[in-house]
Order: sequence, then structure tokens, then C-alpha cells
Amino acid sequence: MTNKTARVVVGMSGGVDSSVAAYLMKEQGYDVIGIFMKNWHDETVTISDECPWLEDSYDAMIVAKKLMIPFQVIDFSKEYKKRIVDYMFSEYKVGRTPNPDILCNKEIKFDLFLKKALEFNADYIATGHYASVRKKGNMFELISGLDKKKDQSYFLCQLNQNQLSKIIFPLGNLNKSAVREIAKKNNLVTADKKDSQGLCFIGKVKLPIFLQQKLKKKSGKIILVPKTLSIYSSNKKINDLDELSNGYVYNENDGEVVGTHVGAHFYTIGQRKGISVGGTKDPLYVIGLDTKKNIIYVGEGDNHPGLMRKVLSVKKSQFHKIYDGSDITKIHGLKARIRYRQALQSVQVKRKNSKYFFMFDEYQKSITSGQFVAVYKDDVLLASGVIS
RNA sequence: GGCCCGUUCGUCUAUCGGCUAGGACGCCAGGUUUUCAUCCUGGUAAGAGGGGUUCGAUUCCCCUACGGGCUA
Repeated sequence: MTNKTARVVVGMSGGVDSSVAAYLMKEQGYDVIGIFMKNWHDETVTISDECPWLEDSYDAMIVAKKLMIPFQVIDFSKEYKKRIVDYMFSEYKVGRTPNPDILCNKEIKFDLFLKKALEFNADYIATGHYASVRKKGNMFELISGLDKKKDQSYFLCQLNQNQLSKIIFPLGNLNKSAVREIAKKNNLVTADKKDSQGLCFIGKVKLPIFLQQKLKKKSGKIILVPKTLSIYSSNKKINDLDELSNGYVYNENDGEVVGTHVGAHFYTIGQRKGISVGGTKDPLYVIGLDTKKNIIYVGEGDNHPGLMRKVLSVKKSQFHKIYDGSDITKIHGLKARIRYRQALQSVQVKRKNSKYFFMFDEYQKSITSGQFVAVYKDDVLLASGVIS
């Protein structure tokens, strides 16, 4: 397809997806280099006894060898700590729930890694993400993966034009099963490897335990808020976008103390596990956090009004357009998701003062500040932002 | 002081003498998931203590201990 052989650096994680991505690049005639990114190896913070990255890097190397492509391990852990881990702790500390993997794509995989690739005289970089880049005029669109069960465009929602112009996603039009088959057919050692999950660098350690390395435990009240609380039924705010998007603010008198927790900053909105209060008819879910007073507010049942909202806001400074197309507030038929793999939800976007407001048709469960909202028009991811 | 009611898994509770004691919530473990969560499946665990009656008692009777109520 190209006159002279273009060079592609493939980010190989040691999983099936990136192995097949490398294979496909090679098949398509690119000059391929494989690189394994080492993002974390600080044993003082990872309690894990094993080093999963080592095994993964071996697998990546074996695949590279099989494909007869040059391979290298590059250590980004110093920058990773600075740009991702520190951000995580600071967000949790103030009661927000960060999404480190979106940041990792923006800051590490498609920034540092991309720059590194360019040093190798690469024309492109490729990864095993289930998404596509489509050129439209002189713009690049980010398209969701064909395999809707695996679509990872959400994690790429903070990428920009510059980055997209250099990216190839070889798996964008493949189903997971096809990817596994390609791996098997070509005897890649990773063919039957279990999909990775959980935050990449923590390994098997549970997040609360990881957070306890830096955030202290301190016990506080758990307050159960009844469904009948008056602020849920007051309708004077129905036209005030600011109020609607802020959610409910609770105080200690809004319910009764039903237990104690070990630190409000370890919890997130919508969380059920770890509250340790039993005896209720329905499960309790976290509906509010107050890290200043160290209180968590919970509600009974997954239809509790404190869990449901139709409006959220994103600060203008935290709103990211993937490309400067038409005004997003004028586009009809937009959809959005507020978590990975959530079914797309119909939404309207409005801009007012210095905020973007997302008004959903349906109630959204557990809107959580610090998480990202991603807006789509059909298959195209148009923009994203941090939920306030 | 007299009379009445209650005491079951960690919690809230079900069970008109046949019980391998049921459910919900919690907790634990798996599964789904490149965030945090959610979700799904499974597991854990109990009739206050003692004595009767009975082929058999959580269920019936008595006593003790601890709660709640009416009344000197």
C-alpha cells in the first residue's frame, strides 16, 4: 500500500491483543519494532509478592522473536509515578474517583511512548486497542471498536489530533474471537492467555489496600439516608442546571448512623461492597462522600433517589474535543457513557457560563466526580471530560 | 412484689412436633471487566443455658439468665 516501507512501533504488553496487533502490522508489510512498556516496579508501594510485568515482558519478547521483529523494553516508571500514580492519590484524597487508565493512555502510551517511537524514526505507533482511527478530510476521527463487547474507545477519549495522526489500531475491525483465532493459527504463545484486568500496575492487590499505602485509615460515620428525604422531592431546582448537576449535598442530620468506616477517601459513589452494614432488606450503596468531615452517606436499594441523576457537568477547562468539528451543543442524536462498557445513553449537551452540561434522557446511576464522560455520535467519539 | 410477652446465622428475620433449620443483608471465593464501581454464580454461618414430655423436640412444659410491657 505504501511505496517505501513505513515503520511502526507496536506497544506489546504481553497479552493476546497486542501480540496479534504486531502480527498484523508485520503481515501488512510494515517495518515493525516491538516495545514493552514497563510502567511500575516499585515494590515499596506494590505489596504484591510477584512481579507480573516480568512474565509479561517475556511473553512479549517471545512473540516478537516469533515474528522476527526487533524488541525492546523501555522503562517509563518514573514518569508513570509522576503523571499517574501521584494524580490518583491526590484525587482520592479529596473524594474524587480518578480513572488512571485514561490518563495512562493520554500521558504515557500515546505521549511518552509515541515520542520514543518517533526517536526510532517511526511513522506510526500501533497498539492492541479495540478502536479505529479514520481520516476525514484533514482530521482524524476516533471510532469505536467493531466488537461492541470489547470496544475500548472510552479509554482513548482524551487523545488529540496529533496523537491520532500517528496511531494505527489493527484490531479495530476484529472481534475478540477472531483475534484469538489469529493468535492460535500463528502459534503465538499468548493465544490462550487470560485477558488482563484491573489497574495495570497494581497486579492482584486490591485497590483499597494499595491506597492505604499513602492514605491513612481513620474511622468515621456511615449515615443511612432515607428515600423520603425532602431534598429529593423539592422541585424548585428543576430548571437550574447548576443545581441539577451538582447532585445532592448531605449533612449529618439527613439520616441515622448505621456504622463506621475506615476512611471516606477509600470509597466511591455507587459502591456496595465494603460498607459492612447488614440487616437491611436491600443492599446499601454509597450515595455521598464528605472527606472533610470523613462521613459516607449510603442509601438502601439500587433505585434510591440519591443514586440517580440526569444531569452532570464538566468544567470548560476539563472538556476535551477530539477535533474541532461542528459545535457539539448543536448536534442531535448524541450518546454518551460515564463508565467503560456502559451502554450508550441518549444525551444533549449545553454550554453555559464556563461549563458543559450533559442532560441525559434517562436517569444515570452513580454519576461520580473524577470519572470521565465520553460523547459519541454514532461510532465516532467526539469529546470527553472529567465529571465535576 | 404480682401478671404477661419476647430471646433463631455477624445483622434483620421465616419456620402451625419430623429440620439436611429457609430468605435477605453482610462477609468470603469465583466469574464478567485494561479505571473505580456495578453485575452474575457459589460458599460461610444460628434456635440463650439447664431439665423434662415424646419414637422424635427450634417448635409443648418447668427452672435460670437477659431484654420489653401492664400493675404495687
